[in-house]
Amino acid sequence: MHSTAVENYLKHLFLEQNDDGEELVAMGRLASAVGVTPGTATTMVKTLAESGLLDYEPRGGVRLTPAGRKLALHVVRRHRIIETFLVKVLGLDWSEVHDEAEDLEHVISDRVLEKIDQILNHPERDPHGDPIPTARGTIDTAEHESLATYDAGTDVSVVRVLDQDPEFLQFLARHRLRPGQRVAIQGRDEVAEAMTLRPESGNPVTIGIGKAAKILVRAATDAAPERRES
Amino acid sequence: MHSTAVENYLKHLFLEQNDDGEELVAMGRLASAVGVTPGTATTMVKTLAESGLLDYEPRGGVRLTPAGRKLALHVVRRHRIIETFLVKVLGLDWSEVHDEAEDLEHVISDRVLEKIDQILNHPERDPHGDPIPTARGTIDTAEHESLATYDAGTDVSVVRVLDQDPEFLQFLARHRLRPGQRVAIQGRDEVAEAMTLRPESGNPVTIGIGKAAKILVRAATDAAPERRES
DNA sequence: ATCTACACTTTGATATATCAAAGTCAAGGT
DNA sequence: ACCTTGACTTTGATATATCAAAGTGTAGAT
Repeated sequence: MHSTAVENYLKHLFLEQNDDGEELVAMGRLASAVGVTPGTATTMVKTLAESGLLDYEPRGGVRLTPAGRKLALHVVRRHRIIETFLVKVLGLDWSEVHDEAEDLEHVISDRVLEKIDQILNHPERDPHGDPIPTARGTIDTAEHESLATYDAGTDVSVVRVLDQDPEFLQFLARHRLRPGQRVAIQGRDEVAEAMTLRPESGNPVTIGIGKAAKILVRAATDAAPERRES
Repeated sequence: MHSTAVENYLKHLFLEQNDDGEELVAMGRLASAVGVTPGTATTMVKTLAESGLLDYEPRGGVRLTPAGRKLALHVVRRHRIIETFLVKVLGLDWSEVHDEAEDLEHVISDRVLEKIDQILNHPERDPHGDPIPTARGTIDTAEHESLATYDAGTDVSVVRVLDQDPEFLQFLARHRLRPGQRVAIQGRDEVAEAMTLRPESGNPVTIGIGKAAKILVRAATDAAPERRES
């Protein structure tokens, strides 16, 4: 099997790449995503390129091959199912499960993974709203706009949070701003770069545009179903 | 933290040592328990001795220090709680959980472990009947005699199975010979080195003395309730 | 056209964990 | 006393994954 390190490079490359996966991801970006120095990433990337898991253009960057993408999706699937399991079955807080899953994703067997998936009744999204790849390697690629793009007076519901910082996640939970929850945009101040939100079942709260950009939402009137792609 | 390798050496040393842990375990024995060559074990053991986790007498053997024992017990606790969890919550077969737990025991955090322990309501024994060390580092050291020491005509109940071979475990399950189940010893043939058993809810079956020695039992004459169901 | 800055690659080193094979010790048999 | 044997240790090598620092390539600034 593949080492933890290999799985991590592939996973982070997948998470860094653009939707189509056609564009090269710069080495520096991959290195900092994985948490290693650029030199280390260069070495590993050469190995992965030789194994046919990614294409490497020196001084250009890297891109997953179909084989690499498949493996990356499998790692992401494990990560997100584990997170869901930790929250729904073991009752951990959603702010703590990301780090736990970082380790578990590399040792959980497929047998255990599929048991968990079954117990959870094949969830489509994890507690952060991130889509869970299927066992066959497909993933929901539906795009959502960030809260930061919406104007005052709009009603939206939270779909996904692109930030794993435990303190921020605890903040969101406290203010009823988790995926699935509705929120009205009460005000937006371009000068202060802040938005004031009124969560359906919480008190008004003001957050910066930077953090708002990490919260993906959809118009609350909209009920469009989502589509999957291979 | 300690590496997977370190945890494995300590765990296996704990499992190989005698009850009091006073006697030295020979290097060759440790090496084959861990699954490495003797030279590898020598190298690692020197490191562990320097860390104060075990005492090493060259050409004599090794023995856990109190610090090493504490760590070993923690690893064993993780292993056995995970096994119990995999059977009771995820519904895996008791014959497959040992190998699964071998990997998981090194990455499960204490936070997750204690959640699982709580969900399982602090089990005292794992699916094989092995006692689970407590979080405080104590372990049930009750001794049980093996089935091989009993004579024909005795009624016993299975307490513990000292064998992780999946095929043997499946065999035992098929014949209703799991921990908590009762069995009458119908016959014993010293020449054939075989015993014929009549499980309470199964058909008679004959097993060799060697395998019978792996099954620990207690006399079933008293009405002492066994907490195990399923 | 050249310079400069930054991103990237290369190089040399470290840490961990392992094995194969050579060397060594010690206990028991002769 | 000596040899043999088997268990153990030592040595030299490999694989993986990493970093720091030196070297290099390239694209935009002057």
